[in-house]
Amino acid sequence: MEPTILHADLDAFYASVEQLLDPTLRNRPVLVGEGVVLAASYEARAHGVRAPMPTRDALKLCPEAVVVNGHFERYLEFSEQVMTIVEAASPVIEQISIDEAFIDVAGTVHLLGQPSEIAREIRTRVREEVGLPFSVGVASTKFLAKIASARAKPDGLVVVVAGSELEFLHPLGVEAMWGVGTVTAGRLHQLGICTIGDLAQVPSGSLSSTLGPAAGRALHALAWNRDPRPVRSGRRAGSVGSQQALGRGLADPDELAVVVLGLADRIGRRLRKKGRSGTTVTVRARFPGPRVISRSHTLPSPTSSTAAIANLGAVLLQRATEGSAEPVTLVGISVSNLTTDDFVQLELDIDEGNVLRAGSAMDLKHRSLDETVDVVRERFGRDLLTFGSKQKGGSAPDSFRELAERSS
DNA sequence: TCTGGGGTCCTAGGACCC
DNA sequence: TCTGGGGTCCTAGGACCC
Repeated sequence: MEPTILHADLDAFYASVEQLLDPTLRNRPVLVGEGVVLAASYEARAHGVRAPMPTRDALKLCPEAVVVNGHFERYLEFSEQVMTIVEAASPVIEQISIDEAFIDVAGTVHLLGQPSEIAREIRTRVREEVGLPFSVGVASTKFLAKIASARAKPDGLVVVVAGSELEFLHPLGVEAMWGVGTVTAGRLHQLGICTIGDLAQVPSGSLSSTLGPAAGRALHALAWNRDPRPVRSGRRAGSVGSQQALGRGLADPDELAVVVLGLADRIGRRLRKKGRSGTTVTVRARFPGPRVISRSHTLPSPTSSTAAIANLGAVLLQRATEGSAEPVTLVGISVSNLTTDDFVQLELDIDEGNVLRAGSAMDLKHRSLDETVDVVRERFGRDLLTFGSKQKGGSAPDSFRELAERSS
């Protein structure tokens, strides 16, 4: 029986799309990104170019490279085409970024054949129908499938068969592990731990003292390919944010206010398009150094309003920058604690729990609050999320809490 | 001499409640 | 009145991933 978890990953995705769209770029080194390399084609990687690297450094390594600015909307279109093909293999899919996804084919092997056959079929279809190179790893855990797909690149397939997992895993450097970056790798090296096999020999307790309890336990388990995380379909983003680098930096409050408004507008649009709202607004400011300061605030009820995000963002940015004479080199805003807007928002006049006037032309007069909730549910198939009582000063937040308790 | 924009997850202290 | 434990939420910071 073959393992059933696939990790599928488009190779040098942005650069491959550019080569597909413009045939004159094929077989040539291509860099996507004018300031920083977001993606480098394999022809460019052969010269040592890696993402993310300042584009001018990349051009020193590879002067003949063609630099293009990204076409992000096209990337999304290609991503969707590929994911549609992948969905034919199994409904259990977890897309983790624009160019990669986990697929559990345990439920479809009886229809479609062995996992390695399914992986070959997906690769062939993506190659023929979309025209992009695609690598797939097949293994018994998400962790190992991800490492396998990295070993499969470019444009390959690696299956880690049952029983050979540790043989495959232990000779690899700790940097190959998902979750080990430069800082953690540096700490491990100081402990004399270089390979995943070395890591496996260290008791998890002594890892925890340097890396923290969660990271220590997780790394030790992963070194033995113990990874219970299932492939989870239908996961939704937990936050929506936007950020902007400001070159040498801005100090003028008016100019910063313009940046904040632009970011809030982008976030507000995206939230509303997704039909989502959030309660926590976080502002991040970077200073030369690089020093990063964040300030956040949680609202009593969720919002997707550009104005609300911008106003709160401006206050938080001021708090983040006060007492600092340095210019701000990056501003980021994000909205988290997201909820889905599958609710009806109504303004009602309420007196002692009875509705005196409804904010829309609905027949809600003289009903109790509980009845109102039922009527709204019946008519819209959704819950009443917020309401205000004008007579009592209209404190929607308090009412919201009360109603949230009732309807849950 | 840091250089992008989009995210996730973990930690740790404090407030607050039971 | 004092002491303790457990749980949740908020805030700030940091590491990591593509």
